[in-house]
Amino acid sequence: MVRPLVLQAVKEAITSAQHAGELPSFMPLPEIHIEHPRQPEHGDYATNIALQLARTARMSPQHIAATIARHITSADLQAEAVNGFINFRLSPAFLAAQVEHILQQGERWGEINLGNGRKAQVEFGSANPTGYATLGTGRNVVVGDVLANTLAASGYQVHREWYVNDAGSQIRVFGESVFARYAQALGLDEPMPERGYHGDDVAEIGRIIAEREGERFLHLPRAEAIRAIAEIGVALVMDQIKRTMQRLGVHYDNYFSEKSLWASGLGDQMLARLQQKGLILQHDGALWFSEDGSPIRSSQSDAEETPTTDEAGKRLPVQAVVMRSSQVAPLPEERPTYFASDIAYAYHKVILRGFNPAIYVWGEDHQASVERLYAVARALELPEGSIKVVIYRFITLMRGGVEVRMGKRKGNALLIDDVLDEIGTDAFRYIMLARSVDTKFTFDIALLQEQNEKNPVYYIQYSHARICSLEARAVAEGWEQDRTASLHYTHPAELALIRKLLELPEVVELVANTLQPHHYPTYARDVAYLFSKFYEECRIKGASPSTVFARLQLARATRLTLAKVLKLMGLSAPEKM
RNA sequence: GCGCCCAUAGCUCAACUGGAUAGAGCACUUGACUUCGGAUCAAGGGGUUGUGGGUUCGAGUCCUGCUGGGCGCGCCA
Repeated sequence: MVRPLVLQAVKEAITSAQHAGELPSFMPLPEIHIEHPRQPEHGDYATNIALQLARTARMSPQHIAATIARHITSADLQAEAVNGFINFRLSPAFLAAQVEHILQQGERWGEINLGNGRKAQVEFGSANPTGYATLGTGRNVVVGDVLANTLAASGYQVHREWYVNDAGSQIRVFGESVFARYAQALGLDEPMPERGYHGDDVAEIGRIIAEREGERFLHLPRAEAIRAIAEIGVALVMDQIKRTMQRLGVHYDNYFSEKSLWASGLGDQMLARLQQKGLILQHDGALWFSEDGSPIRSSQSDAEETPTTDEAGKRLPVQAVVMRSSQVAPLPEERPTYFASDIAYAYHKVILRGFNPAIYVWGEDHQASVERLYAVARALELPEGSIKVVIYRFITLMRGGVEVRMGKRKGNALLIDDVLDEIGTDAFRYIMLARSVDTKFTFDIALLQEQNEKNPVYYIQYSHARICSLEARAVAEGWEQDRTASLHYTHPAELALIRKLLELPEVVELVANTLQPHHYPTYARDVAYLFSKFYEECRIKGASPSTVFARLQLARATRLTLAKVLKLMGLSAPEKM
C-alpha cells in the first residue's frame, strides 16, 4: 500500500526537522491523516498536519508545511507546500514500479492484513423461516456477503452464518398457517389463523406437504399435527432459501438453529450466570435482565412507551424480558424471548467459537436491540469490540408509482427469486450494494427492466471483457515484440489510471473499517471510466515496442484490479459479453 | 413524549469520516471512428448541500433550534 509509505515519509520529515531545530517537539504528535485531494492539481496524496500543528507550534501553517516538505527525502515523492497543506505527487518511475507490483501480486492484489489470521464471523440474512427470502432480506444478504468477502481479503478467517429463528410462537402461527393451506389443498374448508401468513409461498408449502404426506396429519390431534407440519414447513422454507442463496452466489458455512441454544442447555446456563451476578430479576411473574441490577422500571401494559433515557437525556440501564410468565406464555417452549436467545447466541459466537469480531447485519427494525446486545456483551464480559452490529435501512417498494408496504404476514412481500428472474444476480447485487446502508432507497418494480439496461455493473464488466479481448488479440496478432523493456508512462491518462488502481487496498481497508460496502461500486466505476479514457487516448496497436509492452502491462494490471473488485462484490468478471 | 437514522443537480446516489473549486450515472443539448469491442469517448446546461444559529484557520460532514420523512421504544416476532 502506498499510503503508509507517505505517512512514514511525513513522520521522518518531522523528526528530521526537529533534529535540525526547525520545528519544536510536539508532545504528543497528533494523528497524521493522509488523504486523496479532490483536485488532481493538488497531487496524489495530501496531509493537513501543518494546519493541526500550527497552534501548538505557534508558527504559521504555511511555514510548518514548507519546513516539513523540505525535509521529505524520498525520491518517489515530490512534496509541495501549498496553503498549509503538504501535497505529494508520486514520481512516474514509482508509478511504473507499482504496475509491476500489481502484476506480481496477481489474484492477491488488493488484499491487506488487518486480521492476522484471526477468526471473524458475519451473521447475515437470518430472516425468520416463515416464508421465502424477500427483497429486504436481499439487501441484508448482499451487504453481509460483501463484508465477509472484505474481511477475508483483510487477513481474517471468515465464517458466514444464517441464524434460523426456529423457536417461539411465530413458528406455531406459521405451523397453523401451513396447516390451513395443507387442509385447503386437500379440499377442506379450513380457515387461516389470526395473524397468519398469507403469502403464496406458505400456500405452496401447504400444497407440497399435501402431495407428499397425504391426509395423515388430518387424523392426528390438532396440536400435534401443527407441530409436525411447522417442522416440515420450516425445513421446506429453508430449502428454498438455500436455493435462493445459491442463486445469489452466497455460500453459508452454517445455518444455526435458535432452538439448539435451548436444547443444549446453553440458554439456561447463561441465565444462571447472569442471575449469579444479580442481573436477572423476577417481575410480574416474568424474568427480566437488568443491566445494572436496578429494579424493573415498568411493565405495565397500559403504560405509555417505556422511556430509555432519563430527564437529562442520559441512557437508562437496559432492561428487557428474558422469560415470559406462564400466564402470558402457557407453553414452556414459548417462554424464552428473542433477547434471551441472543444472550446465549452471543456467548456461543464469541466465547465458544472464538469469533472476534462477530458481526451482525440487522435491519433498522432491530435498532432497539443493538443497545441490549452491547449491554449483554458487557455483562458476559465479552472482549471489547468483539460484537459489531451493522444496521441497514429498509427498501421502499414502488409498484406503478405507488408505495407498497411489504409484509410477510400480509403476503405481499416481493421475493428475491422473482427479482432475480427479471434482472439476474449481478444487476441485483450491484443495486443492493450501490447505496450506503444508511440510505433507504426505493425499488421501483415498474422501472426495473428499463433501469436494468443502464445498470453500471455492465459498464464495469464491459471494461473487463474488453481487456480480456484486447489481450487475446495482442497474443494472436503478435503485438508484443519486446517483453523486457522497462515500464515507462508519461501520458496523463496512463498516470491517472495507475493512481486509481493503487487505491484498491485502501478501498478494502475503508470497507473493512466502516463496514460500508458501497465504496466498491464507486471505485469500480472510477477504474472502468479511467480505463476507457486510457483506451481511447492511448493506442496500443502500432505503437513502439516498449510502449506496446508498457500499455499492455497496464491493461493487465487494470484487469486484475477490476476482477478483484468484482469478486469482492460477488459479481462475475466475464471475458466476453 | 423519548431515542436512532435520513434530507446534496429534474431523478438515483457519491464525497475517502473536519480540508482546498461539492462529484458520477440517468435524463436533456451538441459533437467524435474506413486502425485495439460504440455496452465507448468529448463538450455543455443544471447546486445558497431542507432551514436558522453555533463551534474553528476551514463545515455537506461536528453541536443546536425548526421543518419534512423512515424506524424503534411490548411479557410482538
